[in-house]
Amino acid sequence: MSIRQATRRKILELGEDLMQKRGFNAFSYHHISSELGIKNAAIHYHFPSKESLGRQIIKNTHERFSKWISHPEHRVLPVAEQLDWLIKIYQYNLEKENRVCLIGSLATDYYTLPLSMQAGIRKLSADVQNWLAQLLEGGRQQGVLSFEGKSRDKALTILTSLAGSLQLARLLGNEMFHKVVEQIHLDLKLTY
Amino acid sequence: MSIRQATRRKILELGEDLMQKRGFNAFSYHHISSELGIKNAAIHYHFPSKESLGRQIIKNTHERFSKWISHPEHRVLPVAEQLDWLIKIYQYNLEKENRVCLIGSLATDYYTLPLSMQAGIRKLSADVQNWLAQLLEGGRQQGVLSFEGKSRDKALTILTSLAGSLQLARLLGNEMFHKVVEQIHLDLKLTY
DNA sequence: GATTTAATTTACTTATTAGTAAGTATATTA
DNA sequence: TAATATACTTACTAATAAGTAAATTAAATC
Repeated sequence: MSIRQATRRKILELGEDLMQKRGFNAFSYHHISSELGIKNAAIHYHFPSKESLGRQIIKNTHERFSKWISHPEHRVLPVAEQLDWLIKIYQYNLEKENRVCLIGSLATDYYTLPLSMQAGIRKLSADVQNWLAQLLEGGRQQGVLSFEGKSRDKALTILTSLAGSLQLARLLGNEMFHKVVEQIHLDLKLTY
Repeated sequence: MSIRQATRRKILELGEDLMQKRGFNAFSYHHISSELGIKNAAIHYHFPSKESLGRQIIKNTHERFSKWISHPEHRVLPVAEQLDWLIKIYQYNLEKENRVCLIGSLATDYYTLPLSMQAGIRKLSADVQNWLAQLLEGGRQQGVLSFEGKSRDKALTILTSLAGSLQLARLLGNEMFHKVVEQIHLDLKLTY
């Protein structure tokens, strides 16, 4: 693989960061090129259109998620630890200079996005939702957590809360994220 | 008042709508002027800068909220109905072609916003948070609802969930909003 | 070492953006 | 009805955006 594609990887990393910090419409190729010390046209070589860059960023995030949840080591972890893993992703974004999650960022931009990006982010959010619903259902059956209602609805409530708290943390301070996480735990009566 | 300021009001209405549908960076004066059948410069007459327009939209939303929560008729309503009123605001946005809430929209745009708008949206979100925390605390003391933990943390969990669900509803369908609302009610063990 | 492929720069284009200055029409008021 | 604000339009500017074509450099392969 050598040095080739190194710029491509840097573009993707920075693009992801910019999307989660500023949103898809509020970053330009110039943000990336100036940071990396290259020219705009170099980015167009790797990603002919901004849409293609956005698509790939969504794809990468989706693949990271899919690989992880299907990983043998991960699947045997206790429910509480799998939930913690999900929360750690959000916490990682919080600590990376208050990124919001990719889904939340693209959801507010949604109607301004190219159709291929809309489809990509829809698929990702559906997968996350399904995974968490299954995890909660399993946990309830095992008796390590408890909640009222359908596991799918509870999953949605938690996911929206996590996404929303990354956003509100920008306005109200980062401590509130941890309080929301604590509250989610309380609401689940989680036992470790 | 006559016909004067009618255009100004229409600009503010449309601006608010665009901010909640597309975000602050993804709408231009052209979106407004073409829709209203006027010229861009007419908007600049009423709002010299986009920042001044954005500021006023936040201010209006804040004033609507403040007026309502301090209204004598509203303050004597049962806790459950006051909570319903809050949820109805979100539902109204959902039904208005999937607007997201102003706070959520501006939170994802936050680092790209003029400082005056950042300050405005911070104040608004703090006020909403404080109001809901007090409402929940009162409700718990009255025994019409119950939850674990601090009322402030529970308020944050609910607010983030509502904001997040307007966003996720764009990706996963509007039914999920109602499910999240149902789940919030279940989690509060609310009695009417 | 020559050739081919990959990666990048230079130099553009076209479109859109917020914003301005000067002039014109429409009300309102003295 | 003349004077005066108010509410615009016309006609710009300057900046920034994404994207392209052609030339150039760097790297890998034959």
